[in-house]
Amino acid sequence: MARPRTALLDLERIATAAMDLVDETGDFTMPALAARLGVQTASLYHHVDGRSGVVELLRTRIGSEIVSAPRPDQSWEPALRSYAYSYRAAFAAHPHVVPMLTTEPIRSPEVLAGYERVVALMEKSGFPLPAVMTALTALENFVLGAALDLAAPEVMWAVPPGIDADRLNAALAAQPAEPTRADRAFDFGITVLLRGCADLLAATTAEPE
Amino acid sequence: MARPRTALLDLERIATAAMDLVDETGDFTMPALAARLGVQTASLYHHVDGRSGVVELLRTRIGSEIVSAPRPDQSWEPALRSYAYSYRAAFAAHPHVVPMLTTEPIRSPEVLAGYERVVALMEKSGFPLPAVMTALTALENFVLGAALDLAAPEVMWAVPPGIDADRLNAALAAQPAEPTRADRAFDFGITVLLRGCADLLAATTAEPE
DNA sequence: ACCTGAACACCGTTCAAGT
DNA sequence: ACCTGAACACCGTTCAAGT
Repeated sequence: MARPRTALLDLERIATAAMDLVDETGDFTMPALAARLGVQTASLYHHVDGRSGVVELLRTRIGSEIVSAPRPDQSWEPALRSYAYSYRAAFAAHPHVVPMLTTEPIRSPEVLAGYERVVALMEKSGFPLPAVMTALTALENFVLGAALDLAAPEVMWAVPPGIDADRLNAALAAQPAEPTRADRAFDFGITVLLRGCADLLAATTAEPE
Repeated sequence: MARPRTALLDLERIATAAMDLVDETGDFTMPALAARLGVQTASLYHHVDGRSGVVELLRTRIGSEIVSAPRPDQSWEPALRSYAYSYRAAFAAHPHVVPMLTTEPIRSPEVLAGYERVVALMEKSGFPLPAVMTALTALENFVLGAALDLAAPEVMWAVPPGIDADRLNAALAAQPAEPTRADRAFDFGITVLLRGCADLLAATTAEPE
């Protein structure tokens, strides 16, 4: 049963199984992943560089689900906005993966291509080049932080008993059920950050003329 | 040598050792933590609820380093701003701890007290109560995302060779060395988010009158 | 090249034994 | 109550053996 004619494993299948496992159980181990693929644990090491290699597969898999594709005729604002929303949607579909991806950014070809187009759009619109990375980084940081909020249970925002937090409790109680606190915060943050970018653009195009 | 008259361990010492270990090596294991404290691994379990208990110690330790203390005479804006900056400063001092704290928010008494005062200030200034949590959540998400950016090496933002990302590379090259990309993004994000809060306040106070 | 079975180091956790 | 030593289950990784 060693070395079948057609390989039992490939990166595609490993990535899918790992993603399913994390979605279902919140984490993965190499043995559990192998079991799900009907294979010995050691077999995984013929395809992937250990556990971190599997995490890397998850990273690129999530990256490939970020479908932004800003058309070149689009203006920077809706392009950036839809990019941020699709970014978060990809994370939202797999909340438990997000904490595994926080140490390194997603730098798959698709994501980089998306950035490339966004940068080109911003540049063409008149954004000063040194400011572009500042704005993009702020956006990316916010999206990541907001995505992490999705994984946290809502109950976590409850004030533990015995602590005197009168006004905080009132603010918590005043929240509407729909849309979610996380969703409202995301909408607010994106809107405000994009407005900040627009202000920055307006300030620079007004100055030199 | 079992059960010395004065206890060898206490939560304070465990927390400090764990923090030092993470700061130096980027992670911690129960055996390594015990070794640093000159104690058997099993001894830790008399004080702390396993590994996750140690993480909890790190969480509250970081929380206690968030010195915001907005004075009641302060207005909401500088209060929120200094809160966000001290939040990030606490994270920045221990970059490797941040990824361990992403699954649950910091809810230590000091942090909650800080939130309580901030909420009270915002309420007094006229913020609609249902909007308070939205704004605070957006701020918190951004701060967390920005803190994670501190742990990532700067090189990570380099475009891998073989990928055609002309404009992105130009934007990367156009960045000033100082202040850091992470620092600039944080300043930009906080400024813009606070301005968003101010706009929100202005809109609501203008409406009903 | 790809899968298996066995092996190893290491980690988190438990628990009886000691004071 | 608090520390030790020993033990256990489990995980990540390696490697020779097989096709």
